[in-house]
Amino acid sequence: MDSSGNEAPMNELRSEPIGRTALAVEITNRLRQMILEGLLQPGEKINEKALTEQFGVSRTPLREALKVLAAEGLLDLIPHRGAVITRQSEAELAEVFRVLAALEGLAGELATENADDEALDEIEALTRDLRTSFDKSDRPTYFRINQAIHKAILAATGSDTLLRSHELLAFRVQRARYQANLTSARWRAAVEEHEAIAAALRARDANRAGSLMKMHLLSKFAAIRAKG
Amino acid sequence: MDSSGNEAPMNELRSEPIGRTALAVEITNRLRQMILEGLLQPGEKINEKALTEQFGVSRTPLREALKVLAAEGLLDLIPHRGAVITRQSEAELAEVFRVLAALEGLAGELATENADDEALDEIEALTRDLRTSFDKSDRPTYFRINQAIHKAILAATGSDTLLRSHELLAFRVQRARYQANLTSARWRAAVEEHEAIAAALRARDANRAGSLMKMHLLSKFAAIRAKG
DNA sequence: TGACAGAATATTGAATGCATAATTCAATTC
DNA sequence: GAATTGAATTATGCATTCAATATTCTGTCA
Repeated sequence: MDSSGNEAPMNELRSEPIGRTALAVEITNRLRQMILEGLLQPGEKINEKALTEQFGVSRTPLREALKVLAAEGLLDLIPHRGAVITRQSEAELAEVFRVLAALEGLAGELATENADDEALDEIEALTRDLRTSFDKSDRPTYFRINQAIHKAILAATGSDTLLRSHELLAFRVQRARYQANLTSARWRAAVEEHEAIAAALRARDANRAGSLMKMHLLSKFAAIRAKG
Repeated sequence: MDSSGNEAPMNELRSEPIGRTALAVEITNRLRQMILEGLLQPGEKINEKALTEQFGVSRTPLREALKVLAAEGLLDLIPHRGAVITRQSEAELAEVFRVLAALEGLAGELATENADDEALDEIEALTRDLRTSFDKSDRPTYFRINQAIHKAILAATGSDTLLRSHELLAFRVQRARYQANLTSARWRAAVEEHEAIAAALRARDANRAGSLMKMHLLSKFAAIRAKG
């Protein structure tokens, strides 16, 4: 600790040690989770007082959290009226998916450029797990692994900017995705698409990886839409 | 509740009538503008007290504004240390441009699908104005029209989601773009690219419009990078 | 002189209080 | 009985206050 008299490296963005994250941040995360899980329904009005009592905090950090979530597009802040969980029309959902597809396409390209071999190994391993969960018809596990793969590919791009942009939109469709149950045919297709993506990444074929990922997402949307 | 008596149309997201925008929103906009214009330099620490005095408001709405700008990625909030204008490395700038290019590509595609003829008329008119400002070497006007064209194309896509995602990233590169002065050669090329884009839109050639827009942005970045 | 410890100061985080706008609801009128 | 008005209630916007953490300053000691 004492050697080397130079200025200590001083990580500038350290997250707080333990259990001492700012209240506003904590509230933001919990509220976001509640929205994503559907505990707070679209169109529902948020009562500040009720939430402060539920969380055991004052209105100040809660209101800061609301501002953040509004910036993320998860709720609307109406002057002197309060916060309302954004409701998404079919058309808006289509918009989000279209943009998301473009971002996933880019993710495919960037991942082929920037992923190191270990990252590809992990993606392939996850893809195999995905196949296994499909074979077992284990939907919850499939869902979890599916998310993990997408996350791994995003991470493999090395682009924090892309990760963040993607995340913001992914939040908004996650609610819709929760309720959508795949048909068996679509499910099988999805697994095969994932395997093709993993292969394209391994082959470092940027165009192919990109277009496969883009199409994968659009197919996903088509499947959801079919359910109405 | 729903179909009975004539439920009044009730615009739900009307912007406030006159001069009654929330303080926090006002502050958010002014701060964002200050950051974009370089009045607040990257790496600079924000002193809450100083700003409250400058704006003549209390810390509460200011802090709410900071939360929003942090969510937008324009500044970092460090626990117990305050807000710092994000500084962008060359690498991060490259990341943003890459994502932005993908979004502009999508914008080109969607605009060919969704733009009505009047929108195309306006884009063409702006493109002619752009040429004029180039002929006159009127950089400020060129800049303004350039922005207007991009905005018009984004608007023509009809996708609010795309507009917003684009805007968020555009904010972040705007600072860098401010200082970059085009070379004459690059300037001429940019005008020609714009004319090609307008033509592709008119021809309703989605692929062409998309790839032209994507490449236009990447060229722009290459030009900025060349300046280093 | 330089490094360290501890006090003094400044700054941020969160809670409370106050003013104003919105909503509710009962009384009044047609 | 329905619609309307206005008082009472509630909720939101903002300022202020209190508490906790970080930074600066100062004096001491090696």
